[in-house]
Amino acid sequence: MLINLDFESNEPIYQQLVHQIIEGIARKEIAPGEGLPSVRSLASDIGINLHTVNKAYQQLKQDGFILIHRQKGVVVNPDGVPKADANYKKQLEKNLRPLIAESICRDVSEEEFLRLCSTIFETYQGGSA
Amino acid sequence: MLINLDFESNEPIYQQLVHQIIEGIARKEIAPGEGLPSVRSLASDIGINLHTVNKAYQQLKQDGFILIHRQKGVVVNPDGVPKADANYKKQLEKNLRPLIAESICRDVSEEEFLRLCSTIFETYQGGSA
DNA sequence: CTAACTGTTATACTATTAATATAACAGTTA
DNA sequence: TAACTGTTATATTAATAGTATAACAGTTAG
Repeated sequence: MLINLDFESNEPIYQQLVHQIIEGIARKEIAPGEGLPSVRSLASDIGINLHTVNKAYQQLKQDGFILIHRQKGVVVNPDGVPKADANYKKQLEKNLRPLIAESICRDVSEEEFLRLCSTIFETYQGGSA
Repeated sequence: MLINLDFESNEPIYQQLVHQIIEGIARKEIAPGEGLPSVRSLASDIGINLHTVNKAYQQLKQDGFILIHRQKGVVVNPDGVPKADANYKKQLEKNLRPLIAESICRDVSEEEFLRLCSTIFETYQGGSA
């Protein structure tokens, strides 16, 4: 699994890291129980600070994506990621709403919007690329 | 059209303002050509600084939602909001991708995700509330 | 003409966040 | 013992968010 950071983006680096790791899990490039690089090695690999990686890992841990054993290392949650609860769905709607509102203003039909979502879904369900 | 700000949110106030005005346009509570409050009156109405409102207006202007005539005031774009172009759709996909990736990890099916989107769409197509 | 209103610009300050740089601690493990 | 884990602490820099004043230039109503 390769990490691709955009240092010009206004999206914080640690958040890009979080997203890419989640995408790696969604794409099943990294399976439950599998290990992730240590904060130091990953940081030096992609040329950023140890704390930036740690911040990403802490958030992923907080959200149940990974487990961090004190001296064993970082591991994708062997029990799988916690399933969506009411709170997550509420947050998801909160995130989707402004995207949909602007799309409506810009004359994107519901059909086109849903088609785009489906296209993105296929990106994950389909392959191991 | 009433504005509802959450000062506890980590979403910046000016961005909440942008979103709410876009939602107002999507919901057709404010129509093309209609006027918006001056930066000063809106700021004092909701108890924030003039510059915070101005920042929101500038972004809405930048994105083609509103026009700002030097001494006439602020108006919802009479020609309507510019339709989605390739760039917008690219950005939209970029915004949707992490939401979909996490949903997949959390075992939200494509059907359920699309259903949620449809539900949100209905919120706008339906009524004037 | 004056007064009150528009958006705009400039300056200054505070608080928070992102990211980096070191350094050290405590517990494995080879 | 040496090299590795995550963790914690401290400090610094840069950028962003928000507020507080103040002023400028043009418009409009009295």
